[in-house]
Amino acid sequence: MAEYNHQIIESKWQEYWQKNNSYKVENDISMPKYYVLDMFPYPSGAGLHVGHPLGYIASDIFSRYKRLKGFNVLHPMGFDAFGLPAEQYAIETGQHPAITTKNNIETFKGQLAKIGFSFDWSREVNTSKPEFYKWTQWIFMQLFNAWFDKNEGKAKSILELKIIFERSGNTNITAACDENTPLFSADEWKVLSAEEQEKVLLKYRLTYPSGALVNWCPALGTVLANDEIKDGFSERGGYPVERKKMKQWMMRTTAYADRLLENLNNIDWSESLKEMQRNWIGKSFGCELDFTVVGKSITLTAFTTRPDTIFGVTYVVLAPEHELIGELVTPEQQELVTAYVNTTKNRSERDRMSDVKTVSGVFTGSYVVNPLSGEEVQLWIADYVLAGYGTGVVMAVPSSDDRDYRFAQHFDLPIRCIIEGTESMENPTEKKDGKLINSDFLNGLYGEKIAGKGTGEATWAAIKKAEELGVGTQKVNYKMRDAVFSRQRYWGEPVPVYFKNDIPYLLKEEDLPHELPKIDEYKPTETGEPPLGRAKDWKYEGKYPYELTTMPGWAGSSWYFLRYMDAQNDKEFVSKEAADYWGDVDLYIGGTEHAVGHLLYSRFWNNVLCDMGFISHQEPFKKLVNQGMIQGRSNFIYKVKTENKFISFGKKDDYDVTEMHCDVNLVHSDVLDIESFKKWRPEFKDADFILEDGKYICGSIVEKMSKRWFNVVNPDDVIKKYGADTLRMYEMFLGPLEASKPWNTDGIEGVAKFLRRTWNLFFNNEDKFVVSDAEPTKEELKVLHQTIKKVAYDIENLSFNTSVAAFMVCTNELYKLKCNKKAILTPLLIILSPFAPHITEELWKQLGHNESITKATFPKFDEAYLKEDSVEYPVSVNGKVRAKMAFSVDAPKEEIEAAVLEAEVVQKWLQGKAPKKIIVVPKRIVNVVV
RNA sequence: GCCGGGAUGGUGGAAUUGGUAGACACGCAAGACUUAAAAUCUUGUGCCCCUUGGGGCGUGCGGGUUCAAGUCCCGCUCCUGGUACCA
Repeated sequence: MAEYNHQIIESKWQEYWQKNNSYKVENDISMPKYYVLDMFPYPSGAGLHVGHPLGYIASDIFSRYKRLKGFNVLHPMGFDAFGLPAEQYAIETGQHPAITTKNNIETFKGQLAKIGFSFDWSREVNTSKPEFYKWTQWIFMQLFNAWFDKNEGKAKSILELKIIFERSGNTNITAACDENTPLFSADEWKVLSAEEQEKVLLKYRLTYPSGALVNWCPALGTVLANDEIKDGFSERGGYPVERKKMKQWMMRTTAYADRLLENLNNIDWSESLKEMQRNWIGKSFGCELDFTVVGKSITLTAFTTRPDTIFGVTYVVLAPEHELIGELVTPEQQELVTAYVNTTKNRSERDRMSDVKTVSGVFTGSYVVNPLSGEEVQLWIADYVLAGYGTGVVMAVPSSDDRDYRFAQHFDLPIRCIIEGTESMENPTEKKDGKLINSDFLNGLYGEKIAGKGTGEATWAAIKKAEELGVGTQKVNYKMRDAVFSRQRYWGEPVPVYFKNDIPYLLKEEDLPHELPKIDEYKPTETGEPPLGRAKDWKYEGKYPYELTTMPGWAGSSWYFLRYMDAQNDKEFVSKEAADYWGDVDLYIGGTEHAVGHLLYSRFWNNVLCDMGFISHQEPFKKLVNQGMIQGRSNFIYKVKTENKFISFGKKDDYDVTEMHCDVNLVHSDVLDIESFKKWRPEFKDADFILEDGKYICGSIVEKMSKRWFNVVNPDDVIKKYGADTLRMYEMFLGPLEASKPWNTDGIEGVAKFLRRTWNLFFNNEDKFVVSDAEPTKEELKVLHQTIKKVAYDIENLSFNTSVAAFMVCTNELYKLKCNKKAILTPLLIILSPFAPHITEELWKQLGHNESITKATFPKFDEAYLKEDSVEYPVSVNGKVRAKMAFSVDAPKEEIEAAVLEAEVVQKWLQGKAPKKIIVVPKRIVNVVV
């Protein structure tokens, strides 16, 4: 019997595709390009579960569709292979992470192959291979050799900067650089020694070493970026993180803050994702104001977004970490302050965060002068002021800021209302904008945040005055900090740098790749150096020490998408021609977990590489779609506490039971397969069951897919039972790509049935492959063209669930019409092939085609077939449909109106009266208004 | 707290952007085939009233605009994602 046997078909075509390199892509500039990219996976030991391929299936369908539409489609896959799990495993077992990684990649590739993806494996990348990380190191060198010219808003070569320094010092440039860079003239520059010059240049380079405060995770033995920390714990592993001052490589991401923000307006990403990046960059406009300390020659500069509220300032607050605290505390307050600062220091990041409602602080004993009013106010220390944002000094306006208000109330500090109408209010901070009062020269002006909808007239007036008096300057502030680029780990790209007299120098380009040395153990050294400190005979020219940290996980992933364009090139990271041809990624599909990390850093690198002329697009990802998470659906069984007896869901309340997770693979539609269950664990072999309606019903819950909850579904099992084509279509049919949904196989039979029907369209009752050469009827052509139209429209809009539905309608129609005509089935197979490549390839072959269906052309849709002779109009009276009447397609409006008025049903509702209005809408509706 | 996204049958979800709500699928029910079951096929399936013909009500809740509202406007409720002493 010629039954649809997915196992035979799928292995046959997978082999064929591999043998014939069916999906190899050339950089063929004569063809229009289309670049479809998936976020490449970290090859974990656990392999794929059904959630992983969701985005890959979508991108694969889209790629196959674009190919049929005549595009040269780049659709590559690779592995983000540096990472913690392989290293942790190495620490425990001594096995080199490269081996673990290689094995895991094998598993992944095997699983991916079974789903029938059209990846061009000849372009595979692996970030942990020297051939790849050679170029990651090379890009690091370009960053080291670049500085950012703020005037022109772009990165330039450091050689150019040297020439400028020699000619005119640094007084005429505006560059992104270390805040404490002093001004110098050309003469002053020239007298500096080469080493001193190097030190100055480090303040300008786009990557530089710094002794900044970092997030140190003792358990992992490494530093972490802000986005690798959640609530004071490491994202991986959940270990506590503390602040520590360490020498680190940094990326001068802040130089690009404005560009990264601005460019968001030009790319097609979801609003929520752009918003996350905007918040992360956190641009705010305001000014810095100088508060001089009474009796001391110290000036404290505070950043504020509301300089218009300056006359409401009743005290000033310092962060507990502020450097000048020592000089600012009066002797009588010393003890209290020391105690307070120590308590804050000992509080973990997490405590400080979970405890935002508690007000704490201490008076320094000093007073500062309000620069615009001349008033003397108290200077306090409080941990609600963060050292890392702004200047670490806040001018407190308790009448219009909630935290300042709480603080002032708690410590009984004065509160002065400066917004009209707030004097009589219980809590003046409830009205933050309005006409200013008690504010000297600002009285009567409208006070508001300048980023708001108004003009910010009061803000501008206050800034102007402060600038005139020389006590303040307009200032833009960012939340975003420069990114920490060092990790004290082994399994990452070595930084291609050596040190001479503590000054970093790049290795020579020809020494790349700067390979990871062999080491005996993957742990830090006894002296606390990173694992690379264990490497023997690893010194630059036998003299100078190498940098011992490695690059973070996001280094390789910040540019891998460029490597795919020219993956085999051993002369360049990507040739200019390949980069120009493939340009940017047209469609990028991946999870939302990389919203700020990977997606921000890759934008940064890409922008820099563009400025330096290596590539031609500032932004790497034109359109980005976040696929939803596939959650697990766990099942529960209910065991009687004292017996080996299980109670069905509906009866469990009558017994004293314990809820237990049960392997979802033993449950179908919440009904437990008791025989399989007994075999699951030896202790259940003789268990008793209390059933309902003869079945054991399980409870269920939606939660993360995890081995722990026995709710992991392996795609291999689904493929074995139903086939890859069914899995592909079912994952798409489950719902919109962007929605999160629980995995649930309840509906998979429907999709499987659909593919069997498709198969059966080509086989007659005797199971013989039969297609007819007869001319298709009008009706059949209509079904076909409806499907072409709908499916093409839906794929373009990434609405895969509705396109699957369109196929089902089509197949059902053709089935009813008993249509086996070649003229209909041939185009149908082509439009179906992106979804179900194996079965369509097989049937295509049966139809007698020599070339693979992937080389076919997507059929053209012809509106003419959809035109109808007559149109059925619903006729409604006062909005309610009362009748349906058919008219010829080109019937004039008047004719329709007249016929409707004569119709009995309508007359009944009109009761002889004339209608007020008749509306005939071309979209097929007639509404009579009484 | 702030910023996104959302709420439609027993279930997952459609609705060409203001034009016959519930496509498609699951589930359920009835029937055909079968000794029986599975598979397959056919039919029905938003809720309520009615013997039928038919009628009424329906897209989280309350208002509004419109000949016409799931869709637009105003005011709530609940869910979900992100984010947070950011001055």
